[in-house]
Amino acid sequence: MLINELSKITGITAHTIRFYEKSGLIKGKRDETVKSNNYFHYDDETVEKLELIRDAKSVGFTISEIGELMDAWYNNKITVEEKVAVLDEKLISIDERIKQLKQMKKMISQFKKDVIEDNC
Amino acid sequence: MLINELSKITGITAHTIRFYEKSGLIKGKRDETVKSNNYFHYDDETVEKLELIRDAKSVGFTISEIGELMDAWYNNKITVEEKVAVLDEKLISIDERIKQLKQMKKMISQFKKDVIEDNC
DNA sequence: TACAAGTATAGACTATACTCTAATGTTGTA
DNA sequence: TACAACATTAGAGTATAGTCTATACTTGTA
Repeated sequence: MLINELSKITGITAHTIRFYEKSGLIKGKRDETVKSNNYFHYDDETVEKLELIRDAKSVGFTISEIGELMDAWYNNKITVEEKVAVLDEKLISIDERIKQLKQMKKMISQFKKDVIEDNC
Repeated sequence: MLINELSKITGITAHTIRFYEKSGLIKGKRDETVKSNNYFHYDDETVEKLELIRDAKSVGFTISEIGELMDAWYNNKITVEEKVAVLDEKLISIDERIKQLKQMKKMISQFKKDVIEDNC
């Protein structure tokens, strides 16, 4: 598929998709048999990748972290050990974030309690 | 205390503290009895606020969200209902983030399992 | 008193992650 | 065939959150 279809399927603008391509997160292929243009063609794996990018971004991963994560999953040039190491690192950072969020939740709940008790 | 002491206590640079002041997150007081300078003076509440800013930032809150949160806690110009509304909103967004993080954790765990099973 | 250290303000610079514009060329349909 | 819609690249612009520099004045200590 071409960029516009990819954009429609994922809900990510063509501009942003090109930005991700330049950032090395996804890679379109050019059809060598067609000489009249140099349009990029994308496959279903790219759709998957863009969905992963969106999910990972929503939990606070940066572009470069997402790059590492996708390399660990899609790139066959790195070893199993290296892949597992990257994935473990991400799992640890997620656990830390969950822990911090729970602390923040506790703090805000206490704020709320204090606000209600002091003023009613 | 002056900005340098505040910086030492909190571990936040004077530059960043001034940035937070310009952003409206904290507010120093000027000593009207001193005419020779216009140094800002900070109290313990500012130390508390800077610690809250650091914690809230670490879980992904933006400066403006932190501003709302601190208004709900420190500002007596808004009603109890408004404060509770802001705090509830933050609690909901934290729960959403935790939910998303748990999903991401599940996905990465599955990646890891697949990587190990397919390659060993 | 000299001078190092501290303070304030304005504004320039950086990094991340887009977002948009301009210029130019290609494709598909009335 | 005209022309709207789509594609590419380069590069400019935006927002967020700092980070740093320059300039100028003040304070504390040898």
